[in-house]
Amino acid sequence: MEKTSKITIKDIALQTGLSCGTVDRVLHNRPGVSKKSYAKVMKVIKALGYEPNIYASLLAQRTVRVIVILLPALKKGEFWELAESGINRGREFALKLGIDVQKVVYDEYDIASFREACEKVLAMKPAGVVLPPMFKNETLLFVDKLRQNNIPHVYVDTKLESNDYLAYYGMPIYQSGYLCASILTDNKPAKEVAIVRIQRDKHGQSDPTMNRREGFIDYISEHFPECRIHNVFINPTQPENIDNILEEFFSANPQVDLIAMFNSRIHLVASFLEKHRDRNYHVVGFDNLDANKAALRSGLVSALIAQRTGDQFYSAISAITDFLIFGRTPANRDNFMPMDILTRFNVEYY
Amino acid sequence: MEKTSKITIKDIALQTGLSCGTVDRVLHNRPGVSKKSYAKVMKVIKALGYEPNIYASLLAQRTVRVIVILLPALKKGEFWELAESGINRGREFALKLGIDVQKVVYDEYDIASFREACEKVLAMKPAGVVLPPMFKNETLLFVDKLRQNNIPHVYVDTKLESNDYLAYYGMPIYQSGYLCASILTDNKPAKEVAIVRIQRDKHGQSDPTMNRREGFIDYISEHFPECRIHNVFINPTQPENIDNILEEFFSANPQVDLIAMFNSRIHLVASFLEKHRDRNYHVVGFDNLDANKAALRSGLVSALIAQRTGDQFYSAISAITDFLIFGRTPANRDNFMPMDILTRFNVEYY
DNA sequence: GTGAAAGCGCTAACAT
DNA sequence: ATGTTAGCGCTTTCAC
Repeated sequence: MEKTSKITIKDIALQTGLSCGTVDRVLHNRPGVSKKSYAKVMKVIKALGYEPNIYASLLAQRTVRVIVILLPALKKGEFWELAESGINRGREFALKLGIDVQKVVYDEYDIASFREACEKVLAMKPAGVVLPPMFKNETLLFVDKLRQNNIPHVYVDTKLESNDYLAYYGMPIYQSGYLCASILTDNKPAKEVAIVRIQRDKHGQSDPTMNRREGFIDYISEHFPECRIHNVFINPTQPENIDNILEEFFSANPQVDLIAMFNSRIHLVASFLEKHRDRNYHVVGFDNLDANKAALRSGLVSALIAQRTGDQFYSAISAITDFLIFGRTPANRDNFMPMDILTRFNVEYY
Repeated sequence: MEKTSKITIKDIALQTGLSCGTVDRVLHNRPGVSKKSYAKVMKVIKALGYEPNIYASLLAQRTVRVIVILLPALKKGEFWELAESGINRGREFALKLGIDVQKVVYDEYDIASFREACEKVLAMKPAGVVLPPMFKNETLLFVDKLRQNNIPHVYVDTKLESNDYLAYYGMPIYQSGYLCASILTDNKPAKEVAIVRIQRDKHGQSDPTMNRREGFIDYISEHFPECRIHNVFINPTQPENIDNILEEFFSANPQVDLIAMFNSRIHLVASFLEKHRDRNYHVVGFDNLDANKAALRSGLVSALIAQRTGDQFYSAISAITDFLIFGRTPANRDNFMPMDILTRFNVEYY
C-alpha cells in the first residue's frame, strides 16, 4: 500500500521549460510544435523514462469506443453459437475499460448480406473489428477499407494472408484433421473409413474443412496406405433424407466401421448410429455443440475435437482492447488454440 | 468515438441531497454513514444504474497494492514451473490496474519453511493471496489469519473445505483418474496394470494423487473387475535406482503391459521404456512437463492428461483483481479446469 | 507555436 | 455523521 512516485507530464514541462500543453502535443504527435521543442521534449522523456498514466489519459479523454464483432448470425444449436460466451465475456471485460463491444451479423450463405454488414460496420466507425473471414474476396476488400481508416482487425476461426491483421486466433486446421485420423484409427489397422460430408454449393466461401480433410487423408495414407476412404454426402436442409442415405451407403459397404466428419454436424448422424449400436461404429467429429455432446455422452460418438471457439473471440477482443488502451500488439500474431479431445469421460468438465 | 454521458458520483450526491464524500463512503463500505443515508444512496445507485469509473478511481487512489502467490519453489523442469507463465500473465494484467503480483516460495518438503513463508506473507500486508494448499493444517491456520485481516485468498491446484476462500481453480481430481484409466485401457480388455508411485514420507501434506488413484481404480473395477492392479514404488531422489526397480518388477510380471502414473513424473520411467520399446507398453501420465512431452513425442508415452496449471494461477489472479477493483466475486466459487488429453498429435499445439 | 487553466470522476484529508 | 476541497495526471479549449 505504498504511494506511487512517477514522472509526470509536469516534470517534463518543468525540465524543458515548456508547458504541459506542448508536451502533450509531442506525446501524441499533434501538429503545431517546433522542431526544437519536439526534440527537447523527446530528449527529456527518454532521460527521465517517462511513462504516461493511462488512467489519467483515459479519464481526460472520456470517449467511448466500440469494437465490432462481424460474424454469421448465431443460430441456436449451431456452430457460431459457441462464440457467444466468449463475446459476452469480452464485452464485460472491455466495458470496464470504457470500450463497448457490439455484434453485427449476416447470413453466412448470402454474400449480399455480408456486403451490407460490412457497410454497416464502417458506418459505425469502430475502434477495432473481430471477424472470421467467411467470404474470402469480400473480406479482403473490407479489411483494406479498415486499414485505410486505421482500424485494426483480428481474425478468428480462419485467417487470410492479408498481412495487415493485428492477430489471429484459431485452431491449426490441417493438424486437426491429422489428429482426427489418429484418434479414429486409434493407431490400429484401419481398413475402410467413411467421411460424411455436407452438400452445399459454395460461393467463394473459405472452406476450413478442406484443409482438415487433407490432414486426415495424409495421416491415413501415411499410416494405412491400403485403407480405403469413402465419401458420403448428406444434406442438412433435408434431414429426413439423411438416415436413408446413410442406410443405403452402409448396407452397401458393411466393412466400413470408422466414420469421421469435418464440420460441426456430427450430430446429424446420431439417429442412424442409434439404430445400429450393434455395429460398433467408431465415430469422431468436431466441435462441442450440445447435440454433439449428447451423442458423445450416449456413446454414439467416440470423440469430439473442440477448439474453444468462445476463447478465440474473447482473446480477439482482449487483443484489441490491449492494443487500443495499452498500445500493445499481441506477443504472437498467429495464435493457435489448443485442440481439445473430448470423450465421454472429460466432456462434463469442458 | 462519442462522448460519454454517464452517471457520476456527483449525480448521486445531488439526487440524494448528500455529498460526494458520503456517496464515496457508501460505495466502499467505509464506516461513518448512517443507515438512512446508506439506504438512500444505494437506492439511487440502483435506480440510476450507476457504474463507477475505474480510471478516475485508480487515478485518485494512487496506491499500489500487492497480490501474493504463495507456492513451492519453482524448480526447473518440475511441476510448479508450469505455474510461472500464468503468474507472469497475471502480473502483467494486474499491473495495468495498479496491482503488483509477487511470489513467495517455500520448500514443499519442509513444513518449517512453509510457516516462515506464511509469516513473510502476512508481514507484506497483501491485498490478496493465491495458494495451493500443500500442508493442510498449516494452511488452515494461515488462511484463518488472512480472514482476520480481511485478505481474500484463492486456492489453486487443490482446495480445502475451509469455506472462506474467494474461489478455487483446479482440475476435478477424482475424474482425472477415471479419465486416465479410460484412456489407458482404451475400452479394451485390460488384464494387468502397473501404477508407478513415488516413495516419500508425507508430513500432513494433502495428496492429490490419492483421489486420482481412487478414480482410476473405480474405473478399472467397474469395467474390468478381473484386472489386477500392481503398485511399483520408485524414489526420485535416487534416479540411478529407478531403472533397476522397474526392470525387476516388469521381468517378474511380464504380463503387465499397461502403466499409469498419477503425479507429474512419468518422465522418470522413460529411460526404462526406451530400453523396451519392443514390449509396446501402453503408458499414460499427467502434466505437460517438458520431459513428459518429450516422452510423448518419442512415442514412449501414449497420452498425458494436463490441467492448465498456468491458467489456474492466471484465473486466480484475475479473480482477486476483479474482486479488489470491481468488487466482484467470481461467478463460480469452484472452478474446474478442463482436463486436456495430449497425444503425439496435438502436443505441438498445446 | 505555445501557455494557462478548466475540467474528467473519484479519493482522502480535513472541517464541521 | 456528513460536507468541503484539493488534488490524481492528462486532455483540451481558448487566448496570446
